[in-house]
Amino acid sequence: MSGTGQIRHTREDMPCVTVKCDCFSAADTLLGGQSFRWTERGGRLCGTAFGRYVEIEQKGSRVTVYGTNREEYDRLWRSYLDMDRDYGQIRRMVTQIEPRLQDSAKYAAGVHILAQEPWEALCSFVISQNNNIPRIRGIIARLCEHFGEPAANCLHAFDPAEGHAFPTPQALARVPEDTFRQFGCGYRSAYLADLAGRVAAGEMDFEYIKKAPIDEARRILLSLRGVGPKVAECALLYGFGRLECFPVDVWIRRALESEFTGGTALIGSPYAGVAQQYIFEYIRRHPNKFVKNK
DNA sequence: GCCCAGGGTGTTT
DNA sequence: AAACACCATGGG
Repeated sequence: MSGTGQIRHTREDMPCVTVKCDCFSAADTLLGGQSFRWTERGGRLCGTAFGRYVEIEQKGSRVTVYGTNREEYDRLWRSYLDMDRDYGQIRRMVTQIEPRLQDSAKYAAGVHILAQEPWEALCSFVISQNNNIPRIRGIIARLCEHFGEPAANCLHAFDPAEGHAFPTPQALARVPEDTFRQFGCGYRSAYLADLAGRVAAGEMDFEYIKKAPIDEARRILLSLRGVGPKVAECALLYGFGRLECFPVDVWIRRALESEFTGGTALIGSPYAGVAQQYIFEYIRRHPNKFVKNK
C-alpha cells in the first residue's frame, strides 16, 4: 500500500449533502439491527447500499451524507433513511395504544424504519435465524466482499466488505451450497442456495409483494424454504415498506412477557413495526434486564 | 469450555 | 395445535 502515485480520495475529498431532520438518529437507525451493513468509525456511519458507499455524520438535527450528491440523495438516501415520514405523529399513535411505550420511545425517539432493498433484507434475515448479531454481520460482510460488486463510487473504504454491494441474487445463485458453509452460514446454507436460485429465476415479484394485501405478501414469503414468520415479518418491515409488520424474536418475546405485556395490542396496528423497533432499542440499551431466565 | 443467538423444519404427541 | 428434537457456527 505504499504510495505509487495512485489517486486516493480522502475523507475531505468526498462530496456531500447536508439535510436537517428532527426526530432522527442515524446511529440508532443504522446500527439497531435493521441492517447488518453499517459500522461506526471516526464519528461516521460507514456502509454501502444500492451499490453506493457513503459515510453519514450527524450533529444534532443536521445530517451529512458524504459520498453522494443532491440528485442521488433525493433518489436513494432520502427514502432509504425514510426522511419524509412524520415519526412524531407515529410515536403519538403507538403510545396511545400502549402507554408503556412512552418510556421506551424516549430511548429510541430517532429510530426510522429503513427502506432497504427487498433482496438484501430477505437474504439477510434468512441468515439471521438462530444467530447473533455480531456473527450475522460477519457472515454478510464475507459474502459481500467475495460476491458483491465493488461500490462504483468507492476508492477508500476502510474495510473491503464495506465498499462492496450486497451480492445480487444472480451472483449468489452461482455459489455452491458448500461454499456458503465455508463462509460460516451453517445449516442455513441450503436455504440460501435455494433462495438465491428462486429469486434469480424470477420466481419472486418483489414489486407485487410491496403492494399486495399483507396476508398475501406473508403467504408468498412463507412459501420460501428457510423463511418462517419472524424472517418474513422482518423482510416485509425493513425491505418491503410494510410498517404494520411486527417481528417477534426471542428478545421481543421476553419483553412482551415482562415489561411490555400490553404490547400485543400493537399487533395489527398500522405502525406496529415502529413500536417494535422502540421496544427492541429499549432492550438493546438494557441488556441485563432481558437476559435468559430473568 | 459452555451457552446462546433478530428461528425454521420436520416429527411426534 | 402444541410440544419437541435437530440444525452449524462462533461471539461473548
